[in-house]
Amino acid sequence: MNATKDDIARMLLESNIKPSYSRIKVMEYLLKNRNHPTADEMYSHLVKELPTLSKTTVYNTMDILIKSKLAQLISIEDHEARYDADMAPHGHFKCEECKMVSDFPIDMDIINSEALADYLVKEKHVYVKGICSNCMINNKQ
Amino acid sequence: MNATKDDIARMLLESNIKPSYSRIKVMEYLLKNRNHPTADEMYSHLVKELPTLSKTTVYNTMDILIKSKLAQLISIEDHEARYDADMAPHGHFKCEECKMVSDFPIDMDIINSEALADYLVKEKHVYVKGICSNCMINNKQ
DNA sequence: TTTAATATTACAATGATTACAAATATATAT
DNA sequence: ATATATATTTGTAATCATTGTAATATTAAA
Repeated sequence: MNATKDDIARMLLESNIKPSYSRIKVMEYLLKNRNHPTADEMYSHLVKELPTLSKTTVYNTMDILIKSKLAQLISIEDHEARYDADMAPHGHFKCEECKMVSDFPIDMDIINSEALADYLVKEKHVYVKGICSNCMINNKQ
Repeated sequence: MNATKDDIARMLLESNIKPSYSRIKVMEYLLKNRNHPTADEMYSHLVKELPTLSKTTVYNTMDILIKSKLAQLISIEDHEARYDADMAPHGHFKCEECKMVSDFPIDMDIINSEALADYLVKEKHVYVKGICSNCMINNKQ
């Protein structure tokens, strides 16, 4: 769970990605922050300790990580791409109140319609919108 | 299935939406074109017979329809909001090749994790990405 | 028909993302 | 170690979808 920079460099190399400093930092951020950050959130945090970082590099790096299946893109709302380094199957819940995106376990095998029989299925995504328990309690006051 | 303008006007009125000409045309388009159009696609087609239409009106109308549960927003890719007048539960498949979005049947009740027990669930979405059967055949040439 | 309320329009503003070319860094061969 | 080639990063500008706003038009009510 607590990957060192060396672990991350090895991880990238295994996917034939050159482990540059920026790429390691971006991947490290994504591994440590499981809150499905946007590109902008990643950039804002990382630029503090890596002042030369550009947002383009964040986007470039995420594209590379996604192509190599080291991360996934989650699209719940238009105009808000979020990233997730957890590649194990799971669903996403977005709270309409506090905007937080959380994970929940789900068996993706149940998503299997006969209508898709002749299709090549590459990715399955499940997302749920609503109000999280925290916000439910706060609303009642 | 083939709703007349009057049917649509009645439909809107039942949801307390004033059935203006633009709103009827937008709803009519969405009911007739089940291919999950973007706001831009709707605008481009409708402006031909309704030259004064503005894109803002399409967005405004869609916001109203969604709030009244007469349509839903589907978000598969970032930067591409699509709309669907089919409110019955179903999943969406997007072909990475031809970009077409199609429906497939799915029982949404299976999406029900204990982790969501204390949450207020308002919407459940399932989407799948891959290659459709048509494109699979074409690719083999 | 006049008035008031609501809807629509046109245009500007925003914000996320992408394109691109220059600059920098890294790796390879000599 | 130096020169060369290659890959990476950067900064800026361009693009594109969406939203905000104020003026105008339409509709509904009196």
